[in-house]
Formats: sequence, structure tokens, C-alpha cells
Amino acid sequence: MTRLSIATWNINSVRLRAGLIQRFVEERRPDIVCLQEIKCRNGEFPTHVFTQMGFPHLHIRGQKGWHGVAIASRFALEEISEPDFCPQQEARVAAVRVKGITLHNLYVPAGGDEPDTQINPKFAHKLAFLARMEAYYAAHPTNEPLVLVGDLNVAPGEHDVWGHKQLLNVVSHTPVETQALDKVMARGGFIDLARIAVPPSEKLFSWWSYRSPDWTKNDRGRRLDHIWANRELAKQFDADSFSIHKNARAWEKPSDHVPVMAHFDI
Amino acid sequence: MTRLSIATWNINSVRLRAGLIQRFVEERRPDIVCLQEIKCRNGEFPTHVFTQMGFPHLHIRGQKGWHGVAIASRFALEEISEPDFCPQQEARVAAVRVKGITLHNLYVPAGGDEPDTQINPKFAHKLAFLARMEAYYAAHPTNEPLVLVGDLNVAPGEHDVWGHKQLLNVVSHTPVETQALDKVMARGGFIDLARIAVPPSEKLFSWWSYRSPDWTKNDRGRRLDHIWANRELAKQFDADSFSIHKNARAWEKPSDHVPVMAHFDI
DNA sequence: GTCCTGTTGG
DNA sequence: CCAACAGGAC
Repeated sequence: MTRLSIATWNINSVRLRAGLIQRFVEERRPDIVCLQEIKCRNGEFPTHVFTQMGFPHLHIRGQKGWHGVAIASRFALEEISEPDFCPQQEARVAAVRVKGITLHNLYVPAGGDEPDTQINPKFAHKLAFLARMEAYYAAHPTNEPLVLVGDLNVAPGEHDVWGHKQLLNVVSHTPVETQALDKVMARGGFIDLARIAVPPSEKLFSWWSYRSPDWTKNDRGRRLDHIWANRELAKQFDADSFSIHKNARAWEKPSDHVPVMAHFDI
Repeated sequence: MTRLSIATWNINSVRLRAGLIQRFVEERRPDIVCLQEIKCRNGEFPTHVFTQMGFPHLHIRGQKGWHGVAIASRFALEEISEPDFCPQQEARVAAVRVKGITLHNLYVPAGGDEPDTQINPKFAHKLAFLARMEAYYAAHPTNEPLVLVGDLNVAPGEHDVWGHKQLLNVVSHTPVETQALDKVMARGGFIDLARIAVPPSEKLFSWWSYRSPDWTKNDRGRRLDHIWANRELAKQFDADSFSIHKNARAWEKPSDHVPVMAHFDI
């Protein structure tokens, strides 16, 4: 039996923040780092930094400028077919098999400002993405270990946001989104590992907006970044080791998201 | 009798290069630093850095984004009326009296690419600026000590450019510009101090384009930055101490211009 | 607030 | 090549 740790982090430009990843890796020594919003093409990814950090195995799904996801690993990655969640073919999905586990790394569209599919196509795109996720996982049941990580851009629970009532009409916490995410979870047979480790009644955030420089004072965060496992893999989850690396929000030139990390005994 | 040193430097964003100014000041200890292209509003000027460096006296003529000039001094600055050289009212002129000397710090318009006033309004603007300079200095003769410094964006002499013939049709060295500058100098009674210190037959540059990363190899520079004195002050110029700080072009994240410095015994 | 992509200016 | 700006996104 060995141990495997997986981290997920919306890094908001991997080129600008390779140094922060280095710092996180030194402090927490994850085996696998899943990134979102790398904001570069495959060829622009700072591969060298990752190989030097002990991650020779890279699976990069980049594109010019926006979005882009990547998986960096100490262990060999096996290429597998990627589910097609994105109607507009943006680089938002990376999938691999590693140590016998299927790993999906996702970056769900943020959805714009107005939570109205009629007037806001970005919101429609987000809901379409979530609907495709639901359909895919319902159609592909598996008893093999499966882990889904990423910036899902939805804070599903009451205590996944600083103020439930205040955010009910704010994109990321509207009922239509939280219900859509709940359905993905239920029909895919997923378990939200954060809420195994930390009771749902306890506030838990992974993102704090850039727009309030005093984010530390009033702690107005949201939990947008998730690690889900299917029943098979959840058995091997070590709840005591689950962590959200809130410190990283206070580092020099930070991402607005912080790393979330889970350990498995496999 | 005391000594007074004046430096001029097109800094190409004072906020980005405050650290380079610090390094220059430590190495050369100028009494007065005249800057061009500060590229910020008055309120955005890094005043704190200058006071810490021993320059509590600041005269800033900033504007949003482009141009902008400033004078930083160890000695008290007296506000005086500023000549109006700029038809478009850009922040290109700063004037003060310091230690009994009148100091004009100028940033002449670069003039665009095409040396043709018909098709290139920037070139017309540059020539209009130079014509206004000529008219002003001709109309304001003085026996008081006067020094004019700045990025004049003209390399007047054959050996003020890496290749005289190659640049005769390139903005900064066209006959219409060099003659215009010569007329300012002649009618204003100015002396080009660099050419007192260094014979006109010797190549002398203060600017090397960003566009050739191998600027050091072929040394394709131009002398665009000048220190002129009227006859009164020129008597007190110490030619042996004149310097062009070429090293600064090789510093980390440099300006494309380097500091030019003159000492006076007053 | 911060980053990306253009464009314009030097 | 390097810096500003504007516009869009999150």
C-alpha cells in the first residue's frame, strides 16, 4: 500500500506563477498537481520548471490566452480519451490514468455576471457544460477508481460561501447552478471529499476575489475548487490529510484561488 | 566655490525604473537628475524613492501614460515660468532655478517614422516644437547662467550617429532636424557641452534602440540626449568630468537611453 | 485586482 | 524590443 496525493489549483497564468507552484510543491510535496487557467499554449508551458520540481510527466491542454488545464505528475501518466464537456471546444478538460486511477481535471466556465441564460450566453454555456457532465457520468458508470478535480466555479453548499442569502442571485451560488452540480455528483456517484473531511456546517473556501484587498479581514470567500471521488476511490481517501492551502492567497502576486489537496492510500 | 553636477536621463517609465535611478545615483552621486518620459501623472511619481535617495526637492510635470518630465534635486528648487514649446500641450517641459542657475529640462517629440510634415503630423509637431524653441531663446537673451538639458530627439552631428549617410533620411538625423537644432543652439547662444569634452570627430551616443538585442556588438547608437549651457555658464563647465553612463544600457530591464552628466564649478 | 489580447508609440 | 492604453474576462 502506497500513498498518493493530488492537488488542484486554479493558477491564473502558469507562466506568471511558476514560482508560487514551486513554493507550494516544496511545502506540501504533492504527487500530482492539477492546474486550471494556465493561460498559455502547450508550447508556452514552463515544462522545465516542472521537470526540475520532480514532475517529468505532463499532460497539457493549452490554448492561446485563456483557460487551459494541465496535469503534472511524479508518476507516469497514461493518455485516455477525454470527455467532451465543452460546446465551444475550449481547453477545459484534461483526463489521464495514473497509478490505476482515472483522473479528470476540469475548468468549468465562470458564467459571466448575469445569472440569466436568455441575456447572458456565458451563463448558458456554463449550464450546458454542467448538463454535459451530468449526462456523461450517468452514461459511464465505473467500478474503477475515479477522481474528478478542478475549478468547478460553483460553491454548492450554504457554507461554501461567506453569505448564503447574499449570494443566492450571484453567479456561482444560484440555485440553478448548485442544483446542476448536485445532479452531476448524484448521477455520477461522486463524493465531495472536502465535506467528508470538514462538516458541511463549517465555512470552507478556496477562492477570494482580487477585488477586495482586505480579503483577509472579512473573509468573503467561496469554495469553487473541488476534489470528488467515486465510491470505489473514496474508500481510500485519508480525510485527516485533506487540506486547503489558504496561506497561498497571501503570497506575493497570488492567484485568487488556493490549492486544495487530498491524500489516498492505494 | 562649490561644485554642481547635473544629469539628464530619458528613463522610459520612472515607476518601472526607480531602482535603476537609485543605482545610477549611488554610483555617480549627481546633485540634480533631470528625467524625461516618466510616463506617469504627478501623483503616481515615486516621490518616496527620491526623498530616500537624498532628493527632497522635486519638480514634476507629469501626465497620464505618455511623456512627462521631472527634476529631482538635492538643493532647493525655485519655480519659474515655463516656456511654452508644445503646440499640443503635452508634458514636455520643466523649468526651475537652482543655485542661481536657470534649468530647462525638455523632451522634444520623437517625430514618428516618416520625415515628411505633409503625411506625418508627428514630424510636423516635432519641427514646430523646435521652431518654438528657437523663437523663445532668441527672444529671451540672458546673461544669467542657463542650462538646457533633455532628450532633444535629434542627433545633430555626423558622429552623433553610427552611420551618417545611412541615417540622413531617418527621423532624428535628417537635415531639416539637425539644421533646426543648430539654429536653436546658435540663436539661443548655447554651447553643446558634450562636444567641448569630446571632439566632434569622435563617435558619441546616448541611445541604442531596443529593437536590436545585439546593440553592444555593432554599437549602432545615436546621441539624442544633450546638455547645453549658455556662454555665461559654459565658463564654469568642467569638461574633464563630462560623462555618458553607457554601462546603464546593459543593466537589467534598461531604458534605451543612458544618463548624460556634466559638472560645474560655481 | 489582475491577466490576457490587441493597438499605438518609442 | 519595451512601454503605455483600451477592452474583455474572471
